[in-house]
Amino acid sequence: MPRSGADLALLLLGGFRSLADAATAELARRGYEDVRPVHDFAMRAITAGADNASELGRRLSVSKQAAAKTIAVLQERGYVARDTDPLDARRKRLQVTALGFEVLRQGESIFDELRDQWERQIGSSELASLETHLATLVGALPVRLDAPGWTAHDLGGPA
Amino acid sequence: MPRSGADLALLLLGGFRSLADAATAELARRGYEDVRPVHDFAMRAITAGADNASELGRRLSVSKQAAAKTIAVLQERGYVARDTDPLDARRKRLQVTALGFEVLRQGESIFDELRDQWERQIGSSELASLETHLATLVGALPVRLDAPGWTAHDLGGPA
DNA sequence: CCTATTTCGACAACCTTGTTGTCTATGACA
DNA sequence: TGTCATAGACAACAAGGTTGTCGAAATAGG
Repeated sequence: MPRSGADLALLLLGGFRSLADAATAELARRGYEDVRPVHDFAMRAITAGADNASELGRRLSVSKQAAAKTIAVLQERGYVARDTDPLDARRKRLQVTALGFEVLRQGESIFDELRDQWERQIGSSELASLETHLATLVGALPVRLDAPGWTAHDLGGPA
Repeated sequence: MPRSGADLALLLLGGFRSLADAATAELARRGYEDVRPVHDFAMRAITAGADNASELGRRLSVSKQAAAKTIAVLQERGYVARDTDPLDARRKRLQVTALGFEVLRQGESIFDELRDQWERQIGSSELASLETHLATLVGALPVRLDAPGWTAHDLGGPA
């Protein structure tokens, strides 16, 4: 019976990790071994309009240098491509590749499946109400993934 | 209206960060500037019986070396003390100091206050049900704080 | 009783992800 | 045109974690 504030925090963290770890593991099982949540988030942001390193950094609440490092990894693995912006030669326009979209799509379906599992465990309306309440409490915060490691970390759990 | 699995994950993460960041900031405001959630968790584990580095590592699901580093920090700041075990000269027995307990106590009350705030926002029974459902879904996982940075990270937000 | 294995704690080397600071090129604007 | 802001690259460094190795101490077995 968790009723202390600290337990509540741990519960939330546990919930996230439980989903994220399962998703990462499943993604690896499907052949995308080096994809971490942080890569997914970055690609989403790029798709959503953050088409250069500085902007990506702002959206992810990290420095542009950190964003550039992430981009370098994504580019190296073929998930994003870059070319120079014809309108502003300082910029390198980012684009998610077909392979990148494939990862995004798979990730999405994996998360949806996990959510379905939860729905079956506690009931559809209960989960919906949990989400609604949480959304109320959390508000619209700008994700904040300034996590050295963490979301980008490898799993130790079950393959 | 978040209804995708990925949004649910983000919501949980956001909830945790929201609590953890607020607690860290408040702890800093009260004079404990260098305390991070990971330190709190470690002290709790020590109190709960993990009285040596190897054991602490096991409880926190990190290597004993990582645990030793955390202990070194806690010791340096006076939150834990060490002496040699009379029964096993390999061990250094860990003890949370009075100052450490003070931090623990303050942290607890801060988290409880945050939980009270949430309770006022969505209602007591709603929060209780949220916790119960979450506990069902997450189960009794062994915390897992193997987060390079993250819980130990500094805040960028409001002081 | 002596040896073999295990465990503890320490040290070193290294990885990952983040940060700041600096620099050059380019664009925006008065 | 001259000044200022911004993009991206590079370097140096911090925090936290990992593995590998090693000596010392405990424990198990013959």
